[in-house]
Amino acid sequence: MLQIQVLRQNPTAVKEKLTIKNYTDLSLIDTIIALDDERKKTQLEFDNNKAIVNITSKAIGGLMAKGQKEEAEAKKQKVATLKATLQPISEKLTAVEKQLHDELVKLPNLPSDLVPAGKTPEDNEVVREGGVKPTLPSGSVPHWDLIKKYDIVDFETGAKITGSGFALFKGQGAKLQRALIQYFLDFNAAAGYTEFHPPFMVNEASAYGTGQLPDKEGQMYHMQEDNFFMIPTSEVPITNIYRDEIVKPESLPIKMTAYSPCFRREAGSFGKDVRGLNRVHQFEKVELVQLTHPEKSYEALDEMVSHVEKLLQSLELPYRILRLCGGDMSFASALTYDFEVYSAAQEKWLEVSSVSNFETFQSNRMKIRYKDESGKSQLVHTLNGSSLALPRIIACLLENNQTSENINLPEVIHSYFGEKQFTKNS
RNA sequence: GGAGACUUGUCCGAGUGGUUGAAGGAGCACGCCUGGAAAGUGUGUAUACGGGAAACUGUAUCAAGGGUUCGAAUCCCUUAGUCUCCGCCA
Repeated sequence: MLQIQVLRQNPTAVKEKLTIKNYTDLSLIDTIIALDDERKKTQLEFDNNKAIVNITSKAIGGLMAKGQKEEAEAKKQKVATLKATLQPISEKLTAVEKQLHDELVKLPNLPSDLVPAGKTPEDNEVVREGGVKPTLPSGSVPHWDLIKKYDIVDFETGAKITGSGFALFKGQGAKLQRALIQYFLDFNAAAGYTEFHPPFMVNEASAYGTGQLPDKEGQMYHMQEDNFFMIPTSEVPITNIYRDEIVKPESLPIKMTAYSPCFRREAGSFGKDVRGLNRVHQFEKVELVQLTHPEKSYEALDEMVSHVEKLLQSLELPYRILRLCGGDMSFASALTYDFEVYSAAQEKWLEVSSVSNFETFQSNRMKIRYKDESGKSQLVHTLNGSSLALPRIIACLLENNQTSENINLPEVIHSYFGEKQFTKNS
């Protein structure tokens, strides 16, 4: 949620920035400022009236103590009258505050100056590419054929157990996934991220805090009985650890990592893009989250990008880093870098990580603050990124490393997996 | 799931209707004291939103929400959480 002060200070700049993000309902800015004016006016009216009520009530207390009953009764009458006039003002204040809040949460975050204009994924900027695209031997096939050949992921049985889009990992497939998770977590811990294992369901306040509600309600699985949401990413529980907290400035940056399954309804997805492991309703992911001092957040973003890049390099996968254009960025983000790995058999790029700076958009909702030098509380900046999403990494590892006899695995994973390659019938 | 106890500021803890935003202590900050430190001592030490050039000041907040009352941290209701006992259980 944007801070109302930002809108008030420079509405024109806010409108310009929102335009970069392809947000068109610019008149909402004026509406919000008008609502805030109304709020201030109403609050002043309410406060002034309430002050008189409070003073009078205290006076009654004094009169009662002295036994001046009649005077007290007279004042009681006066307060009753005042309260009658206060009632509609109070109701109006509540209504205006709610309306103001409801409108304010509709606004997406402002893009940083680095964000390129653009509407579609084609407008994203390629920052750099790395790794080498492999030349596959003839007879190479996409991962959805490889998983059958090596009997490591079973979608039919997953569909039987739960539904379409739920993968059942098996044997070497299950073990590879576990090995990768372990490796990713160790890699992150070595870079100073504290490991967490969070709850996989969250309450409404947490889902609201990171911006999933009210914007992306349909994306999450909802447990009606308890009003819990299955997490779409561990960013949600992890960032919410610090909801409503004032942290010590010297504790910043706070660096956290967590593995979790991620649950996404992906309503409306279909076709070739969702084949095999490309898009599933439950996938495993290791996440990074940072809370930083506002002046250090872009430094932290660069550090996270470089961290994820090193991780991909260690897996020997061809990758590229994109700076997302305004139109392709998420609602809450100020600047996002996407990482894609090249799937050699599908001959396409697959997104495996998204690293974003949210600035104060999330911390304003969650009220995560620190005290600055003058003792004033300030909002921290929040950032997060995947390191990494498992299914597509596995898809690429399988496809890019296939030979006619087996599938070779990158060296870093050998000790975690216990073998150097996938073999048939083992 | 059943029964009971509880939830106060950074922390501990007082407070059962009337100047209580909240005693007292600890912690922390600054000062005094000291050769330096400890001890001692003085002062200060919540958040949000308003008004004001500022000094300062108004309102709200004692888990959350609602109610009773002229007045609620204190009484009532609902919800959440913590603890104890029972039940169930990996």
